[in-house]
Amino acid sequence: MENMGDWEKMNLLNELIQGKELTKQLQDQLHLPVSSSSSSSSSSRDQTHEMLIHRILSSYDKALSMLNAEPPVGGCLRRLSESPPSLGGSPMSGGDSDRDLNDGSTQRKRKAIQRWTKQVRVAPGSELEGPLDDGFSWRKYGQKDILGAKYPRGYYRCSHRNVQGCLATKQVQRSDDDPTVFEITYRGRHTCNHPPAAVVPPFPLPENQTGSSASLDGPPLQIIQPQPEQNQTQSQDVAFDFRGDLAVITQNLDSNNDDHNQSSSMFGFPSASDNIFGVMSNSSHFSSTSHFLSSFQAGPNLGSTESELAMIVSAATSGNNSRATAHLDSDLPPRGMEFANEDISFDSTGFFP
DNA sequence: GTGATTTGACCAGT
DNA sequence: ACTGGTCAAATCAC
Repeated sequence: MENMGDWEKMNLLNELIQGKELTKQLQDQLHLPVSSSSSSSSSSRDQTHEMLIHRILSSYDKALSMLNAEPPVGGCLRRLSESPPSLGGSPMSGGDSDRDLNDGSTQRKRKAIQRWTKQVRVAPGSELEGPLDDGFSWRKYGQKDILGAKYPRGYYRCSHRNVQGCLATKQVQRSDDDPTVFEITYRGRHTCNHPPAAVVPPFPLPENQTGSSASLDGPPLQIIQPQPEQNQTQSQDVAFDFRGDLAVITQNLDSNNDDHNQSSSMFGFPSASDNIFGVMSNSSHFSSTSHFLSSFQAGPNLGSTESELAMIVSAATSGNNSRATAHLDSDLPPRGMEFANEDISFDSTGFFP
């Protein structure tokens, strides 16, 4: 992403600006006269909404200013040496998982697919080859010994591939050095309508972003993550930490930008009841290509508008070295949602090569 | 019986 | 030629 071209930069700027505008529109919407029935409680909610929107807007401002001040930012953000070798043509080079994507026939060119990796540590005593449940339903379709690797790599695809044509796949490889560590490489995005039961973001979070997750029934997981850049905001390190016993870090992604519009990805919160999950907004308002605006929603059982708006975390990015940060002080977590951290931050950095 | 996993073979990219 | 990724028949588990 270092070499973000002017065109990409412009796109990013546009997206940021658009995101900001949309947030303002949302602000206007929320300021619509409140019905008389809702009184004090709603006004306190209004305040919360106001505060959230302010934060979102300020994040956009921040991102925009960072982008304007750009070149320097670039150098520091990237790296993540442990990211899967991607662009340069590495082992995983072409990845694809989608031979059939091209209708299985003539179009052989492997389409570069966005890919991101995280490392998950399982508790030493826990079952080997644990499910590493990330909330999605995966079906194993292959396993292969990899040259130079002690352990075979497992290949999984979304169980809903056949039914819904979901092309998401992942590869799971145990680390040679530390058998309790699994490197999971996600490829493609989920297009299925099955909300995850747990938290791993099945969409590429920008590099350096960290997060935490819970597996519903697996062993405690902890994700290992390359150290964040020094100059980053305090929010960098922990994006979501809903349960103390595990953490998941999405490490990197190789994105190919033909896949910007990952508007419908979903990710969930650790919730045994599966009631709570986050949804990458798929609305036309939020689906602009280069940024994503994710809204965490209360699940089906918690469907009040207020809860749905409890969190809107916006990370404008995709462009390159720029970063957008959205903090969220969860004054009003959706009902049923428990936060280990009061201050949840979502920090994203650009992720174009 | 149905669906998931295993595993050897095949294919594409380098 | 070699390696990673996928296919698909055989096998396993529920």
